[in-house]
Amino acid sequence: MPLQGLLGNNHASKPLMIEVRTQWTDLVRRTVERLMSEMDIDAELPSDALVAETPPNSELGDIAFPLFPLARVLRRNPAEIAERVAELINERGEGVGGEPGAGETVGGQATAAGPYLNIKLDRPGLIRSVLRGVSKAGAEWVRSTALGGSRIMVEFSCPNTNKPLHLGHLRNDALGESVSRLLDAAGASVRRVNLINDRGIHICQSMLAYLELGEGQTPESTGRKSDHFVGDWYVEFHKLSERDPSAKDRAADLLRRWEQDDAEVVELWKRMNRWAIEGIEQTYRATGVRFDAVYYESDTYRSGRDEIHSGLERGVFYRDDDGAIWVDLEDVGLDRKVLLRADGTSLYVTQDIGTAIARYRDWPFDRLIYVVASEQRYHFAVLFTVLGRLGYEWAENLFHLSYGMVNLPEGRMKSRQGTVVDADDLLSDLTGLAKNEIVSKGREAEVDDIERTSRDIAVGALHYYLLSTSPNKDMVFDPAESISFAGNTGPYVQYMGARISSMIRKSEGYELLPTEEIDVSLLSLPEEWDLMKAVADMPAVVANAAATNNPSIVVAALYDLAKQFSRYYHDHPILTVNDVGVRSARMALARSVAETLKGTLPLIGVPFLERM
RNA sequence: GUGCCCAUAGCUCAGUUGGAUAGAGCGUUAGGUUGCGGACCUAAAGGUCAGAGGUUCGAGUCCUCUUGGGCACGCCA
Repeated sequence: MPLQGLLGNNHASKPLMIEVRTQWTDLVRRTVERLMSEMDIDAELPSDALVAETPPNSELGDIAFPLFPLARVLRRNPAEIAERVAELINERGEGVGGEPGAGETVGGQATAAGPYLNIKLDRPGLIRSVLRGVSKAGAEWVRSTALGGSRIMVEFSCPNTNKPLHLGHLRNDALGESVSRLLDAAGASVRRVNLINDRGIHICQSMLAYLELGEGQTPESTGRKSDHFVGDWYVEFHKLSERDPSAKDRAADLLRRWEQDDAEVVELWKRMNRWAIEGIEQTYRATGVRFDAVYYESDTYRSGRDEIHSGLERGVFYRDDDGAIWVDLEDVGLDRKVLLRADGTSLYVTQDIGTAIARYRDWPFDRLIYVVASEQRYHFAVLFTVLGRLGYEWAENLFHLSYGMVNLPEGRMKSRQGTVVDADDLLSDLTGLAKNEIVSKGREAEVDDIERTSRDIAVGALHYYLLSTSPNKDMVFDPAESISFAGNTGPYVQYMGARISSMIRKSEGYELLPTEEIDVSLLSLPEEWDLMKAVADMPAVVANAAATNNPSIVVAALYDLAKQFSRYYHDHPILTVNDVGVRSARMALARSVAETLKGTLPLIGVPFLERM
């Protein structure tokens, strides 16, 4: 995955369709105001009176303004208003003037359709503008400056070092990585941060089992992936403590020795953590997840304490009889919370307070997004409120991107019942299925690296599936459905990219006109217009998804684009059409679709494939 | 008990800041392709948008209540 953010942004502008809509909205507003003054109506036009919508189909137009809200202000039937406004716009030939292209806008014609004022954009104008933009920027076409360089930190993943990643982490990682890439594509400056949960009693439990039963085995000696190796000992601990309840005490003893920096315990802890983290990092590499900074809880767990003490001195908190420090949040409906134990040791919130402050110091942000499961809503409500009361103004820029649980068709995953779906197992199953698919289609010779291609398809299928549901909703993960590569799936969209890539490779054998000689008026079919609009709109879709932290919008738009193209090239020849002018224009359209897919698929963690 | 989230086709999900006839995929049924890769394309059937009120010119979308489901409410993380 190229780090697009580092390649510079030679396509630095607002998304085209946002500009077009804004300018048309302004024109319609000015025209309505003119109409009002002609009618001697002295009233203010409410700012939300005009909203640009999309008509149900392109025959009606490309931008729609429902005029119902104007009826009251103008005391006229909205259909009459629509007629009159359309006339005024057309007779002046205002059409939001200017030469289309290069960040300029696109003209058009107004029509009244009942109470709706519809705008039919100048098709050759928009098409020319899009083709020019894509040929200049390539896949970077979908990038924009919509978020104007704001500094956004994204925290996600946050694994434990006592077990490997499972399906729930995969949703978290997919969301965190996708949101980061979307923000970057929309012009923000993004810093991805991870927080490794590498301390606590659960970590010591796997250590104890290994210590007592491990007999010096290692991941290397057993051939086990290193995070799974550690996870196995965590499972062993639970078996052990069932037959020997005192094992829990011995694990607690390990924790005490760890906190006292007992050299032997720390040594073991370091070794097992290294195994766990190395294994988890392998999974990150396989799924394309990466971080700019990694924080370790073992480093940060003490850092919140000073803040709590200083808050206590300032009277923000209070001390209980037994010495524990509390915050009273009942006035905002959040109850009372302990922030520091009586023995002075840190809690989860304590260290999150310290971590947030450290992060702001390390990299002052305009916004910090925590990608964490919805179970922790309460925790983050408390965290943000406490930071605000400590006087940190940036506390209001903290945002919990809360996502729903991943369930199986049978219900919730339960570790005790062994129904937890392991991330590596799932990936390798999917990869195997993708490989079978390639072999069964006899395409082994066509793809340069079958292992890599199979994995890219598997990762694509998985991420597409996980991101197609809105983040805040719980979702059902049906393994049988996720392995399907047909219909509304990642591989389907990848396939469209591969098909066009194949066409582009073959185009060398055909005569094609240079870009500047292409006659865009030859792209006159309705489906060509809809395709070009889908391409034109993608930067705005990306910007919108970034602004709302919702990759599922992009998933839907990609599927729509792929499906439209699939239908189009099924019904119409592109490379094989006889007329060189038509052929060139259609190939330019196909290329613009390919570049759009190439630029957008990675934003939802789906690799773009030239061949599959 | 209190608070938060969710409820759309048989199943899994979309549904633009409230706007024109509620859409996909899977599954079911019936079809298509002398072509640039069939991981394809077309069509049919399938809906009381959980229920009841309300706001509005207009509600799947906003408000209230009810029902059903999930989560949280630890000196765990």
